[in-house]
Amino acid sequence: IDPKIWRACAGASVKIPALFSRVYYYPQGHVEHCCPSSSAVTASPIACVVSSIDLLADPITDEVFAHLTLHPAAAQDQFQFPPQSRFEEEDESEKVVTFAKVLTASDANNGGGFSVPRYCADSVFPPLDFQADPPVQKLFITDVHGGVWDFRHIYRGTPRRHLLTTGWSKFVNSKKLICGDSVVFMRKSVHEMFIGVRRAPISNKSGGSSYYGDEYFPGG
Amino acid sequence: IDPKIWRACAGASVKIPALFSRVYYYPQGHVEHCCPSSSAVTASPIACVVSSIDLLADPITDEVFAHLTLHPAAAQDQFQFPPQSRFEEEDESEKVVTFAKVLTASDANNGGGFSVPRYCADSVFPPLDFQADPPVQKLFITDVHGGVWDFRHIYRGTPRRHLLTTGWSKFVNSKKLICGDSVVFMRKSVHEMFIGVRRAPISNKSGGSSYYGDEYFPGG
DNA sequence: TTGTCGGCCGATCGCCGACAA
DNA sequence: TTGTCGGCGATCGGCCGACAA
Repeated sequence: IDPKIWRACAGASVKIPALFSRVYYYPQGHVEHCCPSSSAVTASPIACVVSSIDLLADPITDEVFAHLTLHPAAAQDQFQFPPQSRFEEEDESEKVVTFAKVLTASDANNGGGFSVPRYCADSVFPPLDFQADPPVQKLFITDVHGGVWDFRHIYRGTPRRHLLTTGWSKFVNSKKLICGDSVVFMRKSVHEMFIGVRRAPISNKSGGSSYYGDEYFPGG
Repeated sequence: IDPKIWRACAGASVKIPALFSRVYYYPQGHVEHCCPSSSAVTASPIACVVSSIDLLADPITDEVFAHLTLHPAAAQDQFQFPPQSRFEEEDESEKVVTFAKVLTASDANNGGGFSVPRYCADSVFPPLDFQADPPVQKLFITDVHGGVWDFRHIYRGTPRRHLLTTGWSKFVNSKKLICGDSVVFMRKSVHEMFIGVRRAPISNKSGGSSYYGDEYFPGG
């Protein structure tokens, strides 16, 4: 997966260590994650070096995740840093414009439509021809596996609003999205669009509304 | 799985060796099965004894298969036959009445119905009340995993014929049955019914019609 | 006896503007 | 600006007898 697309799918709050950086591995956390019911096992954190990073996506759920390989390394150990080893974060050559939205009940359940927040339509989607009545276009958007989805993007209603209609329902059903999950729209270059998903945290009955970076959570 | 149900699903042409019987294992056949493209590897057949037999069904496809454990045994080896070790074939206490039909295009594709051959309705299904108009009943039938399916069985049309209507389409879609696959109806005791499936041999464009045991192949 | 077809009716899908938060 | 709703037209699923092989 393109690292920029991976990062956009993961969201701004997800940080992964740089390649060849030093980290501590906490066996305790690992054990608790695997078998939370087991009795307390105390173990010391282990100093490690990140020797490889793979940015991947689950073939079923589309969720992105990182696979890190850690090697134990005592603090005084010498370690060879290959040149250009830093995980390239900041080449400004080609910015990825991103917008994420948590699906409402209407987005996920009803009539097969998706309400497109204005910022997303203005900044991520290609511009519509507003002379047309109604303004409408087809969007061809690539998912994390390289699959292409097409959506009908229309600007209609009174008052006017942006919607995805035809194609949206198929996407929701195929990805098994439910209310509370998120979709991430990305534009990498002119007319290169990508779509990712994030699953809702289990049983998170959220209320309220807030922004976090490019994220938008509707509801109050 | 009940051995009788397993046998009925497998069909009369499927023979498996008795428990603790002597068989020959042909490594050559195994190799060819696993990697048909590999160059010829010649190996001698190995005298074996069947030390265990498991009758199983694939959790996805519903197809039944047998899992045999073989132990090498030279011809002169003594071998202990436990009493009652023969795979019980012929206890006549409770016969399983069986009928298998290869699905036609109409059974698999159209309008959600299944044409029930007369013999199947007469001998396998519970009798209808022919005073009613039209004669109709609900059938609750168990698959190889213990799942229960209900079908509407009706006797209607001119001329009269037996059909499965409501519930049939759901079954076909759930089991992903296509034209050429088979269904097997079984009645074990009064009102204990079972249903199994057999997948069509790959790319077998069959024509003609024939009987084989309780099997019925429509088509001329 | 039973495989296929067209008719037809009801359920569902999904696009729409109205309206209000 | 945008989430939800009711309306409603198009499509689809699926039950039916007609008919013929």
